[in-house]
Amino acid sequence: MPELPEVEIVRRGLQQYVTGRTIEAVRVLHPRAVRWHAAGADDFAAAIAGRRIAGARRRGKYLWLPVGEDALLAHLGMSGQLLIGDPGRPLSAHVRAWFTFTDAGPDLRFTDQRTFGHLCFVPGGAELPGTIAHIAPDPLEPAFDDGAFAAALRRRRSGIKRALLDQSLVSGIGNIYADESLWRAGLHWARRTETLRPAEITRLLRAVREVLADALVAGGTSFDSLYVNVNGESGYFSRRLAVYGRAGSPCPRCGTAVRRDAFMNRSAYSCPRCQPRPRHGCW
DNA sequence: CCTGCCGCCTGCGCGC
DNA sequence: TGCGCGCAGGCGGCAG
Repeated sequence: MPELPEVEIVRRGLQQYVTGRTIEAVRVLHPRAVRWHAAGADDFAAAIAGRRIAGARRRGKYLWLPVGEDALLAHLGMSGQLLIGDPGRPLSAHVRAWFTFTDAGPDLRFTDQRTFGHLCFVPGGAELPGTIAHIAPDPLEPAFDDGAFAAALRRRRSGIKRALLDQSLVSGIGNIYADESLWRAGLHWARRTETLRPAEITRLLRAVREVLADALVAGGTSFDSLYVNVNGESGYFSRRLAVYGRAGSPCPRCGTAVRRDAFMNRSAYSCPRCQPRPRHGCW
């Protein structure tokens, strides 16, 4: 469940259900799930067994469970789920790693259809795993520096949507929330970053924060059963999307038909009237 | 350095 | 009905 609101919902679920519990064992059911762990699946399992989970933390779309000084790091990729449930329930086809606990209570299953997600063990990573040190703070946390972000944007020479998706610049935003934020701010996805005026950047940051916060309150965005919390439940924000996935439908602000453009082998949705295309591709 | 493009995967819905 | 294609909430690595 890719973007910040969905990952944060999962983090809260983990915090509630696994904090203070001790992992008995992890069974790695697909080697790709631990491909970042250079020493292999057996070594990963040995490092995790017997460790007590101190909580659940997040940076951008990455999650980690501190265990002593170390961390169990997770990324959900495009289709990953972390599901808590009765250990006796059937093992579904896409479970990639299966954690059981010493208290014999609810287990934890990393489930991932497309296997873009992964888990790894990071020694000394409890505070912030070194492997994700390049990920910027997200716009909802106090550590996010608006001024530094604005300066970085104006130094950069690319389209604004590309920049919003760059997790080393600002984290937590993916394809859905980039489009929704740009729509709220009235900015076209191809607008050049170096031409953005300070007031436009301020407007964009406000839009990003509103969209992420609203989605969080709604429990995240789900179009299907792939994007669920640790109990397998879907959020409701898809009902409130203004442009994402709504090509041909009326813009909620002006009624103009939403358009879809090809963008980075994917899509960019926008309102042709509220978000006019920059002239000469640069303004 | 920086920016943009490609590949990694599975499954679904669509048109032929 | 079957098959191929395009598409899907992501990221790292690499070429230019």
